[in-house]
Amino acid sequence: MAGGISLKELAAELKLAPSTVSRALNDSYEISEATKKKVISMAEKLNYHANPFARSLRENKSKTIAVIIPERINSFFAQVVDGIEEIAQEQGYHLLIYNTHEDLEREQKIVNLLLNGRADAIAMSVTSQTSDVSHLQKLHDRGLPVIFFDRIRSEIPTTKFITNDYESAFEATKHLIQQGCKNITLLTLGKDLSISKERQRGYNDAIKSEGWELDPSMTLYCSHEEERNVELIEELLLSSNRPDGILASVEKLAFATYLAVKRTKLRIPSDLKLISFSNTSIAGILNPSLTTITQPAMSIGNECANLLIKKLTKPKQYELIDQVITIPSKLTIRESTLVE
Amino acid sequence: MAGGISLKELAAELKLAPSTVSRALNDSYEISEATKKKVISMAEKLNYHANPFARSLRENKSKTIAVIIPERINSFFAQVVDGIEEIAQEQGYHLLIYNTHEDLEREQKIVNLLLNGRADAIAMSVTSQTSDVSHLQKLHDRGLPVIFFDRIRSEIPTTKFITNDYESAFEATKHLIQQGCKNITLLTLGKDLSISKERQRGYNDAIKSEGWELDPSMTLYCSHEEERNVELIEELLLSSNRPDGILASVEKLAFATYLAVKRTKLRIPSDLKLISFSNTSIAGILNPSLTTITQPAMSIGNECANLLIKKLTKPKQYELIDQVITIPSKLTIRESTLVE
DNA sequence: TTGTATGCGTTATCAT
DNA sequence: ATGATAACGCATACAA
Repeated sequence: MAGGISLKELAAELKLAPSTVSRALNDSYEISEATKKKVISMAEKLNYHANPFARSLRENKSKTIAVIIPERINSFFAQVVDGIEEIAQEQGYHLLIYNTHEDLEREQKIVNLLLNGRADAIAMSVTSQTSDVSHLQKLHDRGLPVIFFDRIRSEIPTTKFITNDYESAFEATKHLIQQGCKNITLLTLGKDLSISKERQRGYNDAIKSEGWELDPSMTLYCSHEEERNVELIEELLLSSNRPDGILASVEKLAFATYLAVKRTKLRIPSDLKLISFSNTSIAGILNPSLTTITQPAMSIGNECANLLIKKLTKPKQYELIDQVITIPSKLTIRESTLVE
Repeated sequence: MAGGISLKELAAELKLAPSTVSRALNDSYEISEATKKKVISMAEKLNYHANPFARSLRENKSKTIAVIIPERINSFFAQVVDGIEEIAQEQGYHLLIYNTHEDLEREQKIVNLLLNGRADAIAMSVTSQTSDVSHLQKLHDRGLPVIFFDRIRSEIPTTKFITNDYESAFEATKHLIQQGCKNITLLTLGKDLSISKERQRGYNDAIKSEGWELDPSMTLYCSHEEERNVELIEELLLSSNRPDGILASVEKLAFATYLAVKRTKLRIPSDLKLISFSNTSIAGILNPSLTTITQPAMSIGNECANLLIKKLTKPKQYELIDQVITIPSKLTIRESTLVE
């Protein structure tokens, strides 16, 4: 459709062989400075742009990174994508985006699609439904560089970037305890996700470290539907054994909690203290402002892109070794956990 | 890197000619059902995936749409991208993302990059710095389908999707007036942006429709730096002629207003009523909850993708005619404009 | 219905 | 320092 001019046409215009022009444009040492100058200026004049597909076909690489995320772009994934995009653009890489919508089948389809080489590398965060990992295994077996972030699968021996979910959840729970909470509920999404497990473990250990008994009914499994979650939480808040502290393992559950609280007579933080994993920039203008554990989303994105590009550029020097790299989250205390 | 098997190898395995295999996989009418079945099953067995670059080179199309956005992915652009992604994935298209970071030079660079045919079509929202549109003109001249959304440039004769900025700003201002505001300030970003102009016009006309005098000092030009904006707004709120109503033309200026108000003794909505263009899902849990004009971001994304894909699929039937398509925004009244 | 040959636009190998 | 030629993997015009 676009149809600029080709290398051959440019060469004809210059009365040079295509190979010479190619070398000149690629700044080969075999070409004289004089012709290089001529070629480059003519290329600019005629607005020549190398056909990326011919080049990709020839060189067997695309200068493209694919990012697969599991849900609608929320503040966390938006920041990760921004972080990846920043580095990619800087390094002349292109960015493909795919959304699995928490659907394993879509994830498999997309992963299979990428097996054809459209992208040189992949950064992904898996679906909460991802039980079977054979599609991911295949990706890795084929030698396509893959990195996981946030929602990782340890079965695949590659580098993964996460935040310190365990420690953060531990710290968050301890913070609630320090602020006087005696009865803390964890709001979480699933049991399968790596991050859920780690956050649950952090919560569990914090409770146990007080010598308290761990009550399984104090972990509330929520869904992906907001209204349903609000109902669940409201029910929880109206129950006889209602919590005086809540740790929301993802942002949207904190928002659901605000909505649920609105439906009751309870007040944050006097009746209920709330802390949440969250990347929203407006935690500070919620009322009361929300104490958060902020994941270093932008940094995670940056690191993913940096490592992948290094691996692509210098495959011998950089290996995607099987390790989990942890970038710490940051606890920001605000009004929602204040002692009044 | 990835290196699956090629068509030729697949053909060899099947003891068929590559062309036959190609046709079978493309479901050509010339091929018998029997061989089609054989070919397809073998292709699956050997995990054959057509090389996208060879195909793109041959067919001169990439099944790829590029999206260019001007800033970090915020709730509006996230929703637009989600909307585009949804349709693209459904139709087997790939999505490239580029961020110009409000920088004209980057915009030019990216646009020039896309001149080489890497994407079949482009959906974009321009930079607030975009004064010179020659790079956009070139894109269009080359016949590359381009659509603008939200931040459009009317100089380029193509289809643009926006929301009813003028009417919404008018309605929003009228709403403030109905709620008793006598002194309304418009917070805006620039004077160059299409959307800013329209929203300003809507505000102006609403003020004038009351028979009031239009006071230029009641329009506050903000920056892209949050802290600076908070200071500007705080100053405004402490001035002798402070407003009793604010219309924020973009979300982040509403957030800045919340922060500025926090620093004063004023209260929303009793001392100051606030309404904002915004796509945040949490307008309802701000305190007080925020009256918003919600842009149909997801729909805008859907429409962009749909039209582009139609144009690509049936170029004769669908033209990107020079028109502006308006999808209305929705006013949702919440506490921040309540009469107490 | 299937096979053969060509070309898409590059880059790399081998000449000159 | 430059030119001729082949090859990347695919789809298609042409041949059988």
